[in-house]
Formats: sequence, structure tokens, C-alpha cells
Amino acid sequence: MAPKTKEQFEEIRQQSKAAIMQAALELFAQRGFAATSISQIAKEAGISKGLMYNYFSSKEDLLKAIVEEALKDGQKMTGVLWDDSLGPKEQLIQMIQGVITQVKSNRNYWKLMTSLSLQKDVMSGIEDIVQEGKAGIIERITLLFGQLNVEDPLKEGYILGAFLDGIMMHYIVLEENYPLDEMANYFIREFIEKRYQPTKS
Amino acid sequence: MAPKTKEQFEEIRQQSKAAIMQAALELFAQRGFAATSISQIAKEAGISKGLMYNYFSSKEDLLKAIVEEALKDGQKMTGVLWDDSLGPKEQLIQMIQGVITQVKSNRNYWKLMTSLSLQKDVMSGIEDIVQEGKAGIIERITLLFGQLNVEDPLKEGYILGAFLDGIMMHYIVLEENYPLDEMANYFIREFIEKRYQPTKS
Amino acid sequence: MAPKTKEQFEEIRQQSKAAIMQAALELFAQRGFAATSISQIAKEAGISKGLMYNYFSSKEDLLKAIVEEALKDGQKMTGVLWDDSLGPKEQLIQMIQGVITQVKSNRNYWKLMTSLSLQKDVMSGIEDIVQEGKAGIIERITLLFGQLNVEDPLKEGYILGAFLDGIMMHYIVLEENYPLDEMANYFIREFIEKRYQPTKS
Amino acid sequence: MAPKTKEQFEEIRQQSKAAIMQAALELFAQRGFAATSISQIAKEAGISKGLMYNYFSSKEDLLKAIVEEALKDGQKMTGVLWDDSLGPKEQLIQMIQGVITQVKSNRNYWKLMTSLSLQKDVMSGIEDIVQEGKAGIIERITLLFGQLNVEDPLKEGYILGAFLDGIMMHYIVLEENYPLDEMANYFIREFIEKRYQPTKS
DNA sequence: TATGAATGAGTCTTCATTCAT
DNA sequence: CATGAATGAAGACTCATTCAT
Repeated sequence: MAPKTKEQFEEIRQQSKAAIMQAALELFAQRGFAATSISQIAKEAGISKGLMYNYFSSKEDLLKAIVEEALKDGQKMTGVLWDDSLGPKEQLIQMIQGVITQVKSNRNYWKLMTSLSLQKDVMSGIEDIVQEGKAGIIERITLLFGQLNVEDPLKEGYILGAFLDGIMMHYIVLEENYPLDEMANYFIREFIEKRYQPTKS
Repeated sequence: MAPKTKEQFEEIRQQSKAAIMQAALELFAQRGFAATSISQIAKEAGISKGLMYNYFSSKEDLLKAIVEEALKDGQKMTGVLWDDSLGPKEQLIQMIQGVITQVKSNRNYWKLMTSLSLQKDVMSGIEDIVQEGKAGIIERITLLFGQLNVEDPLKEGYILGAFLDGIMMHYIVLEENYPLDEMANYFIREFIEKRYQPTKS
Repeated sequence: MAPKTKEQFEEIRQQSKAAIMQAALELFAQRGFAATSISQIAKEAGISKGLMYNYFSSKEDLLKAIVEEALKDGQKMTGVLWDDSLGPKEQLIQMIQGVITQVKSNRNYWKLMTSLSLQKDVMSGIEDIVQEGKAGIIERITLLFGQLNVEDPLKEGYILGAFLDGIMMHYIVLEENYPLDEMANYFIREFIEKRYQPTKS
Repeated sequence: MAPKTKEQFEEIRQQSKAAIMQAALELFAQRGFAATSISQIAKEAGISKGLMYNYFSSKEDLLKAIVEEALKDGQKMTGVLWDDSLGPKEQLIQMIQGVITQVKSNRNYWKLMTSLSLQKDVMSGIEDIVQEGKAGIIERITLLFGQLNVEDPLKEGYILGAFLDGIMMHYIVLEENYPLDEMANYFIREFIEKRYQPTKS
């Protein structure tokens, strides 16, 4: 008799929305945005085609929501990441491990993002947000390399970024067959620990 | 009328085909395979929609032809690449420079390939050919690292691969803004030359 | 709890119903029946989509209810209109003024009716009721023109009807910019008063 | 073997386009723009749904094309209409007859236009063109009434317009059952000929 | 060989309507 | 009585592909 309460509706909404976003992320990541149809998403999410439009105004809007949410989650984790009480090398290592952890915890998201970054004008609004985040990280890394007395901190930062993107790419493409942790550890040991020896002045 | 009719036809065929493949590669790379329509390709190539089907039996077939052709070109270049008269480090450097050269000379192709590698089931036939090529390279590199007395040649090889893929990725995404040569040189100097010192036994 | 529950319910019912009909009339008139969605009506009326179906079994039923109610109101006014104690010319004038008054008092309704009359099969049930009403009026007018010794009372009636419909149309389309009263008065003076002079044989 | 010539294609295009516009006009007029689906138009025109989009970029664009074409035709006829060698009363009559002829020759078009004029924002671009045409006619009529020494030429013009619009409306709605010519003639005789007697100064 | 009109399956999206609460 | 989540059929539109010339 009584209508559902606001809270009940809100809960239902959150559940449906999450289910849709989850299904869409999976499919967008595996097949690509353009190649994924709303029908497929609806089927995967176990809902009707029409329902998606109760929550997202368009397929693009859905994509945007997915990216933004994962971005927010990522930033939450990143915020925790930096521990200024550590030395630069330790911070570097922690950062690398943090990136690895994030990628592992949300492989589909990173796969989708990689895919999107390859296409022009898929998402105008998103590009900016992502770039912003990246710029912050690079700046930070450059700073650390500066403290490590590296010859060209910026280049060194880009190289590190390239390595991380490369390793991520391999992990994303090869899925279960890629020993991500092993590779990361090997890299840290061989290319961080050894390379950036304390400079006893 | 003229006796050369057949050859002329063949030449026209080759020109049209090349124009179509060129246009398609450009668009597939920039917008993605699924998001590119035959109409767009035809317009870009300056031909009619129908003509495409004279040369390729389907959109997928066109994609396959593009990938295969570029692959063949690549292998031609790769074949030239290895110079066994050099020492392992020099071969490594030459290989890296070779990869960079290839990517630079055909950025769209590598962008497309990267894009395709992220999507399941876009191309069944292609996957295998590419994997084959990659396996050969890895084997070769592992061998070189073995000669360089590296602790774990396979991991070292994968790390190098990650570096190269990462650098390539940045170049592909950032386009003109990425100083590819500078980065490559920096990488070779700092991460190859310095790392693999001759081991005077 | 309170004894008046039923009446209160009834009152609420009437209010909601009226609000819905009011909102729907407004939107149907301004955008057209087919182009107006239930959602828009619900939003305009300040109620939920589902509630509409408590009062009307369908969108068509809602339209029907609106038309019928306005028709009833109109007939109430029309009933008052005819004053047999007046002479035919005076009755004519009164009728014209009555029509003008009605149109002014419910412009949206007349706009909607005009719109509906242009479309086939929008409403089967409605057509008949409206036609019935119109036939009565024409009969009455024809009678009056007969008393005025007009050459062809039926045609004269149709012409008057055409004028009234035309003036109404202008008013409906031009909204505030049309001087309805002025036009009506000018018409009465120039085309009624002057035209139908008492025929003192 | 040889491809179709430009002319052949052009002819095919014109035919298909005409068939689509013809079918669409019929349906838009009878059922209304919003209530008519592309499927219905395609079926009525005997073509596939997709073909419409070879010729018109959208449903709205189709509507616009229809209106504009009919407008052009109308203006061609109107241009012929005015004969300055006649006296004002004769010009008036000719104009009335011209309007009647146009409406008769393209009833669906006028039905559609009437329908459109009732809805806000169906067509932004069209509104202007139509208003422009109307303004010219009113100006002309006002001029004629001035020559006829009418008390208030502008009002008289609007009244005439109301008459004509009303008669047209009846004709449009009642279709075959409305004796348009008879009514027009009666109107001319009774409301033009008789009303505007030559003023022997 | 080359063209582009034509098709129809499939895409994104809207919307009247239902229903659990 | 009231809500709005959910459905599914239908609508506008796209696009790979075919085919007559």
C-alpha cells in the first residue's frame, strides 16, 4: 500500500546502476566501446534494454560514468600512496607497487582506458580529467628523480612511465599468463634498487 | 585494343587497392575498426563504396589484408636487422633502433595493431601470425641476454619488451609531442650501454 | 480514523485528476497529442507517472476525458446562450459573442480541438460527440438566418461558421498578438449589423 | 559493364525523392508529423526504411523539404496572381479565387501547414519563410481595401483572411463533403461584390 | 572496372504501460 | 492513494553489403 521510501528507491537505483556499470565495463574492456551494443550490456547485466536509460542518458554517458567512478576510486588509492616520510627511492618503489596494485585490482578499467586513449574524440570530457591526473604523477616522479640526483629527471620519469605502461599493457593483453608481480619485483630490484644507489657525497 | 590491357588493369587494380588500404589504415588507426564505416573509407580513398568489394570481400577482410601486408613489410625489415657479426650488446641496440625506426615509419599501423591486440575476437586469423613473429623476437633477445650473462635472461627480455612497448605507446598516443628519438637514445645510453658492461671474466 | 475519510479521498482524487488534466491539456495543445509524453505530463502536473494510470486507463483515455469535460462545460455555457426572447439578429450577435468568450476562456482547449480535427483516427469516440454539437449549432443558426430572410440560410450559416473558425484560428496561432475582441466587434458591426437590416417590406 | 551515367543516377534520385516526399506529405497531412513513422512512409512509398536517409538526413529534414518545395510551387502560382490592370475589386476576387485554386490543388499541403502552425517549435526554419509570404499578401490586400475606401483597411483585410482561412479549414477537415467552389462563389457574390460597391465620388 | 541506389538487419533511444511496495 | 523502477515494443537512424548498369 505504502509507496516505497526514498531510501528503498535509492538502494535499488544504486544496485541497478552498479550492475549496469559493471557489465558495461566488462564488455567495453573486452570488445571495445564502439563494438559493444546496449543490448549486450543489458543482457550481461540481466536487465532490459530500456532500463539503462533510466540511469544514463546515453551510451556515451554510461562510458563517462564508468571512467569517472574508477578515476575517483583510483585517486582515493593514489592519495594514500605518497608517504613523504620515506626516502625518494622508497617512495618510488611504493609508487610502482601502488600502480601495480591498482592495475591488478581493476584490470578491465585499465584495459578500457588504454583502449580509449588510442582513439581520438571518443570522449572529450574524459580526456582532460585523465591528463590532469597523469600530469600530477609525472610531476611527482620528476621531483623524486631530482632528489636522486638523476642526470635528466624528466626523461628518467618518462622512461619509468613507459616501463609501467608497457608492463601494464602486457598484463592487460596476456591476462592470466603474465606474471605481473614477478616482473614488477624483478624490475624494482634490478632497475630501481641497483640503479639508484645512495650517492654518498 | 592495346596489347598491354592486362597489365594496365593490374596496375589500376594495385593503385585502387593501395588507396583503399591506405585510407582504411588511417581511419582504423585513428577511430578504431568498429567505429569506422565503409563509407568513410571510400570517401577518404576517393572511390565508391561498391568498389571496395571488388578488392576485399568484407570489412574484416580489408583489415586482414592491411595487417598482413604491414606484417610482411615489417618482416622484410626485421630480416635485415640481425647482424650476427656484432656483439650481443650491439645487436640489442641495433634491434631497439630497428623497432623505433619501424614504428616511426608506420605509426598508424602500430596504433592499429595495439588497438586490435586489446580486443578479443576482432581477428582470429591475425592473432596467430602476430604471436609467431613476437615469439621469434623474444627468443632472439633471450639468447642475447644469455650471452650478456644476465641473471634471468627471459625476464630481462620481457622487461625490455615492456620498455619498448611503453615507449611506443607514448609515441602513438602523444603523436608529435613525444620526442621518440631522444627517448630512445636516452634509453639506450642509460639502460643498455651502462647496464650491460662487458664482463671481464 | 476520521469519519470523513471517503469524502477526503474523493476530494484528493478530484484535485489530482484536475491537475493531470490541466497539465495534459496545456501540453497537448502546445505540442500536440502524439508529441507529448506521459512523463512530461506527470512532471508538469507534479505527480508520478504511475499515478496517471490510477485515474485514466491510457493516454488516449486521458485525451478523451479532457475533451469531454471541456465539451460539457461548453454546452453548459451554450445552453445559457440562446435567448429566444431576442430577435434573430440579436441572437446571432449574442451567439458570436458567446463563441468568442468561450474561446478566450479556454484557448488551449480550442487549440487542441483544432489540432485533433485535422487528424484522422486520433479519437474515434470523440469525433461523434463534437460533430453532434456542431450540427446543433448550425441548425440553430440556419433557423435564425431563415428568420432574417437571407437568400441561402445554410450557406450563410456556413460562411459565418467559417469566419468564426478563421478568427479563432488566428487567435489561437498568434496568441497575445491577436486583437480578438476588436476583430469580433468590427465583424459584428460591419458584417452583421449592416448586412442584416430589418426588411420592412 | 559501364557504370550508370550521372544523368541516369540523377533521374533515379529524383523519382525516389519525389515518391518519398509524396508519401510523406500524404501521411504527415492525414496523421500528423509526430504520429507518422518512417516505416509508414517507406511502406507507403514502396521503398525500404533505409533509403529515406539517402535523400533526407532526418525526418525533420524531410518535412522541411516538403514544405519548402510546396512553398516554391505556391509562390510560382502567386506570382502570376496579381493583375494590376484590373480594378481593386476584381483583383480581390482574383486573389480569392487564386487561393481557392491553390488549396484545392494541394489540399494535403495546406492541411499539413495548418497542422504545423498549431505546434510550437516543430520547425524553426520554416516558420519564417511562411510568415514572410503571409505578410506580403496582407500588405497587398490592405492596399486594395484602401483603394476601395474601406473604413479600416487593415481590419477588413484580417477579416477577409479569417474568412478564407475558415473556409479552407472547413474544406480541409470535411474533405469531399465540403462544396468549396460553391462556398467561394457565394462568398464572393455576397461578401465581396455586394459589399464593395463602386463609390461614385 | 566503377558507381551509387537500394536493402534490411541491427543500433541507439523513447515511451506507454505495469507492478511491487 | 502514490511512487518510480522495470519492461518491451516501436521509433529514428546507421551501415555492411548487394546489384543493375
